[in-house]
Amino acid sequence: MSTSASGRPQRVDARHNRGRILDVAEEVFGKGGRSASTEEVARLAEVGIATVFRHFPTKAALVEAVLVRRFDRLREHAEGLLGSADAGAAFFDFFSHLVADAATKIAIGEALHDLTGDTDGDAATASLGLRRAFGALLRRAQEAGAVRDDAELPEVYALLVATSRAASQPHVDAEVRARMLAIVFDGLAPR
Amino acid sequence: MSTSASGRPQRVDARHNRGRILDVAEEVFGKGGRSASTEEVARLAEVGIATVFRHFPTKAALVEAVLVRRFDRLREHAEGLLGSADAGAAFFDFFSHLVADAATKIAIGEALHDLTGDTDGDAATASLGLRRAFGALLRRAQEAGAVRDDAELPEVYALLVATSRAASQPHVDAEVRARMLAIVFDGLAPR
DNA sequence: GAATATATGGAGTCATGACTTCGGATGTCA
DNA sequence: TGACATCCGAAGTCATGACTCCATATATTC
Repeated sequence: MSTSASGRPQRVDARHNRGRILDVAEEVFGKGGRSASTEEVARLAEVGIATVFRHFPTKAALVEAVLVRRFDRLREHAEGLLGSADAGAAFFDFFSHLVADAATKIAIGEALHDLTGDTDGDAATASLGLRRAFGALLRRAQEAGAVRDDAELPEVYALLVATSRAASQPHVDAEVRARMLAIVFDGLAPR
Repeated sequence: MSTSASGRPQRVDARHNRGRILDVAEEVFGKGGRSASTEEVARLAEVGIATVFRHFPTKAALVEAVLVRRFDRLREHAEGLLGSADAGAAFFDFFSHLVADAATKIAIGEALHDLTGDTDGDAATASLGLRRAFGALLRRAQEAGAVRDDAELPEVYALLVATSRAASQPHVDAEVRARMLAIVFDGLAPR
């Protein structure tokens, strides 16, 4: 990724621009969803449109790169929590964190929604990795008696995706989001 | 609506086409979301594209007409349940019904998401009417002791929208949906 | 600091989809 | 059944946004 196909190292300005484009794209797609235009990304990154397409051959590839980075970070976060002492808190904290995160990242919610079940592409792979890590958190919380035993990953993950998307509704503020999560968490408590 | 602006009654072929276009549009936008093309609506309705635009001046107007009709039906359904004896069952049945309904109507879920909070436009008005009727169902269920008292409409409605959208995920089948709802409903039960 | 491969940006092209125009068809009413 | 307003579909126009070309600029190497 840091060297061109010919084996020679990428020029520093090129590497710098690539990172900048990724950062801006995360911001732009986070705010406007996938339908935000590539031109806006270029404008805010202060590069020409051609530069964007040189680094990412298609818009889909750019979106995918953004999602992979974000999913990987979330997965790392989840995996980090696997070592924590309180398995219940780890599970619920991560759930809350992801929902709050998605609240400002429309594209993430969209992608979680659309990609779940897909198997092709790097973003789908990263999404699956996140789902697996979340599944491990869930299992540990269940073994610790913090989450009901009869809840299985598909429905819990569906709830995670659902509440994430709901959180990006314009008028769902932090308070409503917290109360919504409180209801879901009560539903996940052991019977 | 059944007469033209000049006061003369609409020709029967025109009225017939209008209804047919609405039906097909509900199907097409339900399946593909708002981004489905007007041309496909025309093709499946077996009319020319111009006919669609004659009846609905813009694509947005067509989508709005579809949504108004659907929201109104849902609201009527909710209002009908206000008379039922079991207030708890009425609330949960309507919740389940709307989620199952949205599972096959992507545009409905999108609209519920986007319109909530809006105040302009007929679809927003219809959406608000649905929300009000749902609020009445909720209050009655709370008074009957079937739903926890501290749950307020904003978060419960957000949950309704959230689970509706989740239900339209490709791999969320009826079983997963039912288990997801079971968790939410347990969370809504009195403490 | 000169040579050269690499990177850049702005002006294109092209496809898509919303919307319009207009000659012809059809329901309606006397 | 004839006159006519209304309605129709096919072939347009136009704007948007993804993607490309090429002359210029800059990093890197010796």
